[in-house]
Amino acid sequence: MMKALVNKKSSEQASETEISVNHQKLIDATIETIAKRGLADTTIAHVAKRAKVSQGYANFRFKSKDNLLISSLQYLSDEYKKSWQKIFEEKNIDPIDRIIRIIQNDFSSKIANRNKISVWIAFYSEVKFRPSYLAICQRQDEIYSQQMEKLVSEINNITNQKEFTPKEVSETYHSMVDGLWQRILFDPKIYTNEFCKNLVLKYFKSIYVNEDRFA
Amino acid sequence: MMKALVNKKSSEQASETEISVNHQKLIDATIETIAKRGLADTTIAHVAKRAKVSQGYANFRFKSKDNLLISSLQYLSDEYKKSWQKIFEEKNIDPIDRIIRIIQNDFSSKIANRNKISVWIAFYSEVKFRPSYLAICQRQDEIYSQQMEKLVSEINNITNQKEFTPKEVSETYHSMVDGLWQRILFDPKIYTNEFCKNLVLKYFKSIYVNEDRFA
DNA sequence: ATAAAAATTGAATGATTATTCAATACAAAA
DNA sequence: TTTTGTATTGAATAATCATTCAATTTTTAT
Repeated sequence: MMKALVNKKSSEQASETEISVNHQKLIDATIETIAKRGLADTTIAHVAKRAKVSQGYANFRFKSKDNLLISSLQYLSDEYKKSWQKIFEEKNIDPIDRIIRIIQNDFSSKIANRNKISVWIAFYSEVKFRPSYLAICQRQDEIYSQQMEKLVSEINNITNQKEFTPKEVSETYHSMVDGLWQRILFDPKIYTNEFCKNLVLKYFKSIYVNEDRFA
Repeated sequence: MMKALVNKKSSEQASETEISVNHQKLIDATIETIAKRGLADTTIAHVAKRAKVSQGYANFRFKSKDNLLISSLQYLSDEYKKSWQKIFEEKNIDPIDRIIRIIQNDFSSKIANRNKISVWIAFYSEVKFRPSYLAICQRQDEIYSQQMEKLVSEINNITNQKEFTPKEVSETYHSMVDGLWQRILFDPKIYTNEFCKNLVLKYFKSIYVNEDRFA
């Protein structure tokens, strides 16, 4: 069978940043398997089958199951990061519009869907016992929080809001997002993405009373 | 060795509500083991050793590992429920004082500590794949939410607050609590119980602007 | 004290699963 | 085409673990 490398124009151009098709197929299959069966029931055999490679290959390619799981979490983290980085990097956009874009992103169906959330929570649940999981999650949180605080700070200036510090608003938002994601898992009938997004908007409305865009 | 039944005054008084010492010892050991090692690494052997009974007995007593885990989650759920039920049942207490008591309870060290939280999240992470876990979690949420909404409704009346519905406030609070518990796991240095409690109080301050008890 | 019943043990069993690796298929180079 | 190196397979291995159960200890009833 032929399983070629992608990006490989010629053998000399091979580099450590090069990713094989199978590499990505296995990461995708891992995330899908965790979403469908749960982390506890995710075996190399299931993942390999879903990725349509042999069980031995999956292990060979990632050296260990542990490593495959870490790579999958890293991928998920990068994917999420890209989606909000893009919004933070947009030019000529009003801070309030920007934060609304951030909220929309956090509750978009691409980000806040039951499959993705169940995978996140699966990893979260092991964070206390796996330093490598913790490191990935913490690194992500740190940058996100930093950017959020800066953004809230701008909004506070514009609106002349002094009662609530950027840190407070940012942390409250962040915890609401995490909490609401969790509840989407429990009861997606009630916690639709619309419902969650509006709840968050309403929170901002309570802080920035005169700003109609949060209504 | 003697392993006696507790509450057993005489053999005739035996009833299905009777709980043996070993039953509780095993549930405690299960929760401790999940807290110390994570759900993925919690084996009957570990639990039995911690409870100081034989491995065979642990299985015999609960019929299966699955059943032991479900019983442990139920116990955790009951324990939490008792702590807030007590507050909801207190008489002659002002609604605002009552909700402050609820907040204090949710971030008391007995409830919001890393061990308990890691166990909750371990179960949460499997909720999508285990209907029995889901049922326990949902049942708890339902009653809690119901009581919270009623309480917020009273507060809204007293304070003449019309902008935010009881459901909105209650859901926002609930998601904040879930989210903050999660973050206590990630970074207990930053997310101390005090910090979390104050963040929530500040949220209520943003809703009930003139109420100084939330300050 | 003795017998019967119940509780508890611990070793054996069988199932599951990550990991290894010799064998094979394939691609690139000559 | 032949050779050489790399990718991939799939079956074997070894470890882990829930579950079972015959044997033993402890409790209860007589």
